[in-house]
Amino acid sequence: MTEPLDSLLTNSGLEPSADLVLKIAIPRPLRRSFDYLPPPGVDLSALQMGLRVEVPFGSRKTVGYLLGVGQSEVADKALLKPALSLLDREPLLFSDDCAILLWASRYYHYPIGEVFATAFPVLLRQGGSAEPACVRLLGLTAAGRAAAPPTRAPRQAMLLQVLQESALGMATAELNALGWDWQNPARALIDKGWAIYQDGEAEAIKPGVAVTASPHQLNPAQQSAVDAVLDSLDGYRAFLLEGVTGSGKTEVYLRLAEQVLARGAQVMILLPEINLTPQLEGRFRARLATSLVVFHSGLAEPERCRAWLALRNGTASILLGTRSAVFTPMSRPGLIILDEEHDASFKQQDHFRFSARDVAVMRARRLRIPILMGSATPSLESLGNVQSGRYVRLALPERTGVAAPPVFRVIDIRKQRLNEGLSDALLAQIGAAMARGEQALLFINRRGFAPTLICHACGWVAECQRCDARLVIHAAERCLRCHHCGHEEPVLRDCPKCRTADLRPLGLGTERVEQALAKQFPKARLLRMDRDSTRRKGSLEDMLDKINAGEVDILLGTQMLAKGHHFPNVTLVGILDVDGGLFSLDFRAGERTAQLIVQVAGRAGREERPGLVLLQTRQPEHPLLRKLIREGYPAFAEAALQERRAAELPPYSYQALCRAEANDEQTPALFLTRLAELAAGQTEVLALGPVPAPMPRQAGRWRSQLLLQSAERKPLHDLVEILIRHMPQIPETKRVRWSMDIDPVDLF
DNA sequence: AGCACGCCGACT
DNA sequence: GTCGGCGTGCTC
Repeated sequence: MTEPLDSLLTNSGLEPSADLVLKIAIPRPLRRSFDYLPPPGVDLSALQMGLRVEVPFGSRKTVGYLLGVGQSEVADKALLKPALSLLDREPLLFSDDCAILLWASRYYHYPIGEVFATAFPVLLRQGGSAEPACVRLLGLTAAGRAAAPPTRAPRQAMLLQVLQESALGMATAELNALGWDWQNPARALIDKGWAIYQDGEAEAIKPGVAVTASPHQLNPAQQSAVDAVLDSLDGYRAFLLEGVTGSGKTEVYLRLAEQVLARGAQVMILLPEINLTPQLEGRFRARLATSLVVFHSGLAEPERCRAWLALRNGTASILLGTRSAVFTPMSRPGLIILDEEHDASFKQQDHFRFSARDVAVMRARRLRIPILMGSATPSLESLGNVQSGRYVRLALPERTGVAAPPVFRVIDIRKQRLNEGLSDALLAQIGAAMARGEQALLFINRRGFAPTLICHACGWVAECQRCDARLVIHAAERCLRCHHCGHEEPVLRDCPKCRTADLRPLGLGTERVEQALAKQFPKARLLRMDRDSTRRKGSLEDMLDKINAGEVDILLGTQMLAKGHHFPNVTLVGILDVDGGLFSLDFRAGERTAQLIVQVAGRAGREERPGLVLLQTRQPEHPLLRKLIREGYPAFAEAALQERRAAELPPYSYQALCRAEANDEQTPALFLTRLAELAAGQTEVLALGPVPAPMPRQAGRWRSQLLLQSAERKPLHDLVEILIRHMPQIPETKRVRWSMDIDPVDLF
């Protein structure tokens, strides 16, 4: 690979020379750049890195990214093709953004062209114009933005609401897509002075920064957190905001955003998943009447593109986005906020396996702005960074208002008779909560009816044909389903091995517990929340509304209950089985279980009523579990960090995981063995494996992996570089699909 | 990753 | 005699 930054610098100001070529990154898995002759009549000295260039590539054309201008290393200049056209007058990425992409490509060992491509929204990747489209946009005026929906004109109210949700106005085509008559209400809104038509220039609709007075005073801890960040707005610093659920992290974010906006700068806010955006979006919009855009995968492509460009061009001041938004260029960067910092969703799990959290930190450093990462249950990595002085810890120790912390009680279920996984003590507390008119929440980390279908006569178990996994019984859809490849088949009546008609469900899933609860509490209004029951778009929102309207007595579900949603009437939380998470091959299992327990527990007792958390376990004396229950998450984390240090595991060492898969069983292991042999030559990096993946066969393919670990980053990265460079010489490379995962969060 | 080129089985 | 299977090799 060439040195793009250097070549740009050395060649700027040079006389245009016939020898100079464009170094272009092509969005293909190719670990080098390609040289092109400049298109005719282009002033090379004015070209900057990041520029989108249309080039012929193979038999077709593609959008590439300019890395630099320089001397070509291709011997025969006649082989060079001219670039077709420059797609932008100036790069859409600023030089700091390009620097981050170059860093990310090196750090994650991922092809530069693909890294550049991921920074852009799909429309721009495909060569779409970045000029504001010349369309008619209906947008709100400042008055319209502040207006309350008219009660006597429901159509106008609807349109007003739709427009208030779209920061930059809506094109007529999008309005037509709503499927109802918007033209008449639009006329009415325009007559009221609330809305206007604009041609193209979405930027004309800029409400400016108006701040609604803060509803209440900050407590001292919040105030000092805000002050700490405000004190370093002029440079880079990474802050870890550790605050229990309900301690008012969002209020800290809001105050900081206010201040940054007041200085005329922009704020990027990153969240782990789409589900959490509407909630935070509502709070930001209510308080800061400024142009806020959202960016996540649930958005239509034109809207995403517009949001991206709005931040790029400075017409938006706040971006609220998920992982993929971390590369969005900012014209006036001021602050990055990253909420739920511990969440594994920030790590991309396929293709370009970057950590949005770590990229965000690097970006803040490069941009010389602060970054604030918040969590009630910080990752051990981030706590390690606090220990080493890389991050500054800010703590919000108390809940705001009168809410008391929840009380934990461990239920030892070893010698108990359980009713479909529910202990008598838990059932009694559910009944009591209902009698008081309060809500109960049950957490079961497995969806479906039961995870296993077993023959009572011969012990045969229903397994997936394509994976090393058991089929999960889904009672509602009357099917067996593989949660790893999606395979589905009807529930059998007779055992295929011994022909006995005595197949029984084994183990617990959300559906089964729901059924048991319905039998126990016939009058209770139950609501089940898992991936199956929220599949339909919008159903999650409907469910949350029902819960908060008090139309639910018992709420049960999986992980998704743990994430961010407020359930003010829940006073009882039951966690059915935490044992699964405590004993696992993955060294991070304990950390994740602890985070899950604390996050689920945080749903309880948010108002004046204190919460009770019942934890069913067969391991009541597990030391880390006891530490967590008795002394809280910080003490748990400290103990867990000591264990990590003793075992030389992250964050006290660094890892890279090479995965390989193929259609046959041997090739992946053979391929990884070749890599392990290459690694054996040096002492600083430990090569563990190859070992079969925890699920060796998935979707009909065989998977194996090689873990590389080192006390220092440098030798690890040098080795990874060497391994990738040698791969073309390994014959098995052609027959496997491989990936390199730097700082893996899941060891499978 | 695409996509072309290239050498061996079931169809008009 | 052809259409098409996916193995291998290249893309400035």
